[in-house]
Amino acid sequence: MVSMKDISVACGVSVATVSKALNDHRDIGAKTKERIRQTAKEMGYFPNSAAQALKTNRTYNIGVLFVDKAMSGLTHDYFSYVLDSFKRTAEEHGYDITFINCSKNGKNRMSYLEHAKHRGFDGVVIACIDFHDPEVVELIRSDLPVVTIDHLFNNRIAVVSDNVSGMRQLFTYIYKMGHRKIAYIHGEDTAVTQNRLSSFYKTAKELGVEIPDEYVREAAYRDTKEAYKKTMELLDLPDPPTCILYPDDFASFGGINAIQARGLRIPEDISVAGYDGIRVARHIEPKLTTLRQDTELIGHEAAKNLINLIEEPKSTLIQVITIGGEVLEGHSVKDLNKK
Amino acid sequence: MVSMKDISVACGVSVATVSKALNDHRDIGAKTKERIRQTAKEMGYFPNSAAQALKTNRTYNIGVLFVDKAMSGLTHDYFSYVLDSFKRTAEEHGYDITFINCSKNGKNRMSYLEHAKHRGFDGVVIACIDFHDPEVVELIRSDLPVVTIDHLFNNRIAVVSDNVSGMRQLFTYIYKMGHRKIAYIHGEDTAVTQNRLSSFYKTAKELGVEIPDEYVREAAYRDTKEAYKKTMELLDLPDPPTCILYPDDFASFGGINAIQARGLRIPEDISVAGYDGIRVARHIEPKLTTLRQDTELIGHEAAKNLINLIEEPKSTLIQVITIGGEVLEGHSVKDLNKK
DNA sequence: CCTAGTATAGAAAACGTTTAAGTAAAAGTC
DNA sequence: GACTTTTACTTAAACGTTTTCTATACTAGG
Repeated sequence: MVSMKDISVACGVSVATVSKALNDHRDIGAKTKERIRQTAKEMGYFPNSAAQALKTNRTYNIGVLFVDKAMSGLTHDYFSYVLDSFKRTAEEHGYDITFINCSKNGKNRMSYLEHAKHRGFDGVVIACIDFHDPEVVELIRSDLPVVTIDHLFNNRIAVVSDNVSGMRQLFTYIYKMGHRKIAYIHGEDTAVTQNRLSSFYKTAKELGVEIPDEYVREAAYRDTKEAYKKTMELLDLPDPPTCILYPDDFASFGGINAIQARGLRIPEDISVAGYDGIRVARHIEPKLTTLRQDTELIGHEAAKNLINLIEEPKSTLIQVITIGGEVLEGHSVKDLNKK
Repeated sequence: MVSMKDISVACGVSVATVSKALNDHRDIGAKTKERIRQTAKEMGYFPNSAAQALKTNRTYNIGVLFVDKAMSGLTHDYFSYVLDSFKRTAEEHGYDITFINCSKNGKNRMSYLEHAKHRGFDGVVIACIDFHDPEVVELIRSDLPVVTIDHLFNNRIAVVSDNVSGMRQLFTYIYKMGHRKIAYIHGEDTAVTQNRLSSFYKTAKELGVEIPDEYVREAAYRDTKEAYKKTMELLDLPDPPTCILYPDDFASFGGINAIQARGLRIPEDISVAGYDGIRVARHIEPKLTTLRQDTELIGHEAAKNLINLIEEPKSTLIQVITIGGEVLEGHSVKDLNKK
């Protein structure tokens, strides 16, 4: 690796001058500056980020903590899209992305926070995680710039998908399609679920739709087996629903299978709706009607706000940024108005 | 951040002693060592990775270059699983994962190699990419430890999914199910495609199956629209195939839609097979018969070999590691033997 | 022509580690 | 007891930057 030393020798100046020239300080003459820059380019110079980090305490590196229950979160459709968008925005601003090591074994295991300090991340983004994990709490409570995704925390910037309005939009759409017997298989008890669930009930009430208790059941997110089972239970009811909502698109596939296994057709005999708007849902039949979450915007806003917080800690608003979604109309919800 | 300096003061020893104690050098007394370690722990010490990197030229950080044509590769089902596995293995060995910035704009844009040198990655893994991109070639040709995934390069370690045997297995399975009129919609011209295609023809010949030219068509990977179109063309042939192979599972959804749009049933009227074995293919009906690539093993082997190459450059074999897959039997290929 | 001001560059310290070389005391050898 | 060896620790330099302070030369004002 060619260093500033090499350039300074080549140009017959001191390393300080080289540093200042490359960083465009104004106490270096225009011609020297140009000469140094030219030779730097010719010699293929690039700054050593470790040295820079050591000296300046800035790494231009952002730590990412994306943990799914099962895996690292990378294989999670929704979050991988959010992360992808986050990454693009961060990179455009000159930041790199490093995963916070979440392997729970290995010698010298560090906590998330320790790891973040060790690497000197300028900031951290957290998503898709058990927010009750003490290590996560420690990280969020730390003095590092933090942005959380889809979870609120005291005094931290959060970017959240608007589950309340999302559910309202979806419910209203289904209502407008003429459905009155609407069931909801919701995910396990998390903030996201609670928001959707309360919005589900609220919207139902507003629209004058009655929801029998047996229409509301719990199943894990992204679990087709459970969704299958709960769907069967719903179909077995004396008065089954005309439309079933699922925790997410992926889970809805389980429901669809259950329905088809019963010999029922979608949407002719029963309607279904997902949540998320993952890519594959648009490419299989029946094309799923679902609430598309704006992963692009969520990732972008998270990155933008985190970088802001890093670079302008004083003037950055600590806020909750709510990102709306939209109903993605597919072919899985029957319009009961037209006969 | 508490530094070695702080510990040295607290313990009344020199920083050198602290460093050696923590790194378990044997010229430090047992009791001092223990005392230093104890206070280090109490004070919440963690080494500054930038300083370590600067001094040792080792970052314990691996650069990842995963680029899909459209996005960053994160949203690519197959590669996100590979990456996830890679990450887990790397983390278990104490390495972190950082993306090589692939934003093509932004000021001070560095090439992939420049970026890798700048960050001081100990090694680099490359996948899912246009291997003709000059920047990629530059990176692969560099003196950095490199492992490529699904692409061969002179004198570099490569982990490749065995497309030749994979296609043979899949073809043979379909043959055994009694099919003789087998069509193949293959992906665009890449090494992967070439391997599969030649294996397709070779196996056909071995088994005495004749493949008319019009049974073989090209469509982009992961493109349901194109797959839809090509499938329609195949269905329109005077003598249509009884089974269609697709470039990948995702593309096969397009084919399935086309077939169902024609009012044909899968597998009763026509059979289809995918390639990859992505998760969702197991969760929708018709459950796809496909060749499952062992993403877990691919990622694991890539990480293992890269780390080996980093840590034991002399004794590491430069080799091509071929990972076999397996036919994942679904319900999309009809058994023509039983009537 | 003297002084003050300005423009340009250099010297040196510092960031937090690691490590080669050095030193002093204790222990072993005959 | 004089020697070497071993043990335990320290000194100091180094990694590649950034930055403060200092120095020199030139310009301008009077």
